[in-house]
Amino acid sequence: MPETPRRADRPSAPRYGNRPTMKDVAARAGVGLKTVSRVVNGESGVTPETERRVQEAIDALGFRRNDSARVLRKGRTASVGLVLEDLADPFYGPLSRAVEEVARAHGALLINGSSAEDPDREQELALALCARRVDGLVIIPAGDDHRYLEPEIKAGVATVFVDRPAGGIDADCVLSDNFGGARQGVAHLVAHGHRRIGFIGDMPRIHTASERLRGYRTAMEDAGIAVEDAWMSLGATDPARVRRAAEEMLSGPSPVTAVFSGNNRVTVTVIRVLAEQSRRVALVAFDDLELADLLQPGVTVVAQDAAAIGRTAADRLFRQLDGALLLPERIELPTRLIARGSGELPPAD
Amino acid sequence: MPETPRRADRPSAPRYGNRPTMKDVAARAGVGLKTVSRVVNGESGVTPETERRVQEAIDALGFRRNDSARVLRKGRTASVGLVLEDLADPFYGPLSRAVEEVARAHGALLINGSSAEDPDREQELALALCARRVDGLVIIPAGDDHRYLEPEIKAGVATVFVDRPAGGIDADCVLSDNFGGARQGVAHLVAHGHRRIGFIGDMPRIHTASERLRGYRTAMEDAGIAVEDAWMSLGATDPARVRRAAEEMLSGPSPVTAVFSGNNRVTVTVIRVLAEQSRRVALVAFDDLELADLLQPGVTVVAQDAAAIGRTAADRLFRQLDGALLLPERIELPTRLIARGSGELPPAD
DNA sequence: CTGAAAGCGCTTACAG
DNA sequence: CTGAAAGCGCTTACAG
Repeated sequence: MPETPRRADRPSAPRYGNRPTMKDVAARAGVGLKTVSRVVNGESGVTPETERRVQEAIDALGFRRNDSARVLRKGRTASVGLVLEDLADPFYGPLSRAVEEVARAHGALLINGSSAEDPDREQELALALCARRVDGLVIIPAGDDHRYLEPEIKAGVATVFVDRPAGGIDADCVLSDNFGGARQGVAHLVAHGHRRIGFIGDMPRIHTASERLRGYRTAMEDAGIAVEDAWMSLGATDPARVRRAAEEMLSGPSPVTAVFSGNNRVTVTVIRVLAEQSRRVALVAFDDLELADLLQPGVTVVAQDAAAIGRTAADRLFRQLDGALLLPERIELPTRLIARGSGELPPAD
Repeated sequence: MPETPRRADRPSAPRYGNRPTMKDVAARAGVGLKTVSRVVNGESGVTPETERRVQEAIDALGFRRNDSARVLRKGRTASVGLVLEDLADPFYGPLSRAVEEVARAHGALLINGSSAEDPDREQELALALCARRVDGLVIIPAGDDHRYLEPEIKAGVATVFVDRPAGGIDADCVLSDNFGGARQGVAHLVAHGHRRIGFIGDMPRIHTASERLRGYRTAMEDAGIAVEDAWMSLGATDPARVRRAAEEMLSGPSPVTAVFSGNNRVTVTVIRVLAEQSRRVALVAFDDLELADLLQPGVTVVAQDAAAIGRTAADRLFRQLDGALLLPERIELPTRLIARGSGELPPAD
């Protein structure tokens, strides 16, 4: 029975949707496969004349080396993964860009993924990236159990955690001084005469949220102020929740005269609520905002340097990959208090 | 001569840095390679007992399928590339996230890259992504010649341009109505009594910049106003350049009474400069800003929906990949004028 | 239900 | 200076 002719019967013709390979180039140039490989990779040991012929075939065929195949053979993929919470959050843009730049300097591409603050999705993403055999992984954890990564790390995947430490495993992490920054910010409010100070933060299971709350508590304790439960609110950072929280601590029998906002998502809503109040309420916010200095009053913030965090994490990742067998380390980056007016308002009563 | 023993001599043991393969799993479970493949991919036709043995071997070895190898065989990589200007720019975060979400719905990962507004880097990035054999490419062009992509597109790489059209090739693109938006914004200023209106935009070779300038010119013409050269300034969006441009058109013999800002990078600097002026200068800005409504006065903007743009582009990309052989199309998304105060200020003279 | 062989497109280790 | 063979870790197309 005669075979049905297939498109594959024309092995050296570039078929639509099927890309030319080194084999096609070799056939057209009348040379061996290895010679094509030499030209494509700029290796020495090819006559100028041979090189010209190969190059001609490459151009005519529109050949581009398939890096997937290359990678399969070489072992390293020259790509790193970044799992973060939400690329649309202004904190992660600069962080991601910084990681990208370091990766680029090392010839690597960056695969981004958003966990949407969902631990399952974080795991799914991180493991999908491992299946793609990224050389390394920068993770902003959503979950608090990362033992699922143990086989991957043992297999050689470089890993650095950012913004929050890993759970259940020993790994590098790069953090801001959340505790110290919050403590300093709250102390700043105390220094300006406040005693009833509110704290609105993210969900308590998130490391940064709990650390910043701890900073708040410590600063209050330092000042000898007994904190009332009604002054603290942790939870989701959606506008509705934050608005409710702010309005509650601003009303009632002992309303706060100042608010410490736990992160940039919270801050945008708190600013809106404070603008609606009849009396002036002081504000210090964790995380800087682009137009914070142009508001009236300017927003006093405890700023983190997202780009520096990303850069530090990526540097560390490539140090791991370069074989500097470093012990896992916890790197804490300082925050910076920037006084702009809102944090220097005196108590309204 | 006896061979030197190598680590590879223990083929079924998971070596550090060398990951276990299906072959290792097969050996350990005492089954064939194809059976492992069946279990890993959840295919039918495996006895529960066999499946259990294979699963045990997988867990014991810490096996994870190498998707690079899989991809090489299957043809599609289930990944798409996104080349944008700068991930740290607040316009691109939501756009990128939207592309990611659509990709995720189609089971694909997203590789991000920043061109830094450099045409050479755009090309380098786009071609590197093609070498990785991404299935599709979303590109926010930095350059204006994209013929370098012709072989890739012919070879089947789906391609959608965003924010600016492709140059030299016929390809899908998704744009905002830059001309119409700018025209409407400037007309808004005219309607509030302004005649000397300045325009500060990005470099003229950038499509959005020239289109918005055209919208400005048309609105002025519509109003019968002769535009003076000194009222228009196009160039890099760094603060120093924008500040100089703004200060120049605000001084001199016929200073402008209103400014139309060409994009979000320009706007942040213009707001700063205007805040320093002794007289009130009206402002309408292309692109929304997070705290724009909280400034005093609120900033009137012509808003684009970055997420909708990203979503539309990604949808189109996957429609191409799904084989809907569509003709290249130019999709224009409407903008929205949001009046907040700064655009409704009357002329100061 | 199960598996051996061939092949995806490259690179590596050799040999000429 | 050049190239044939083997192999990276999977899947495909068959055969039993």
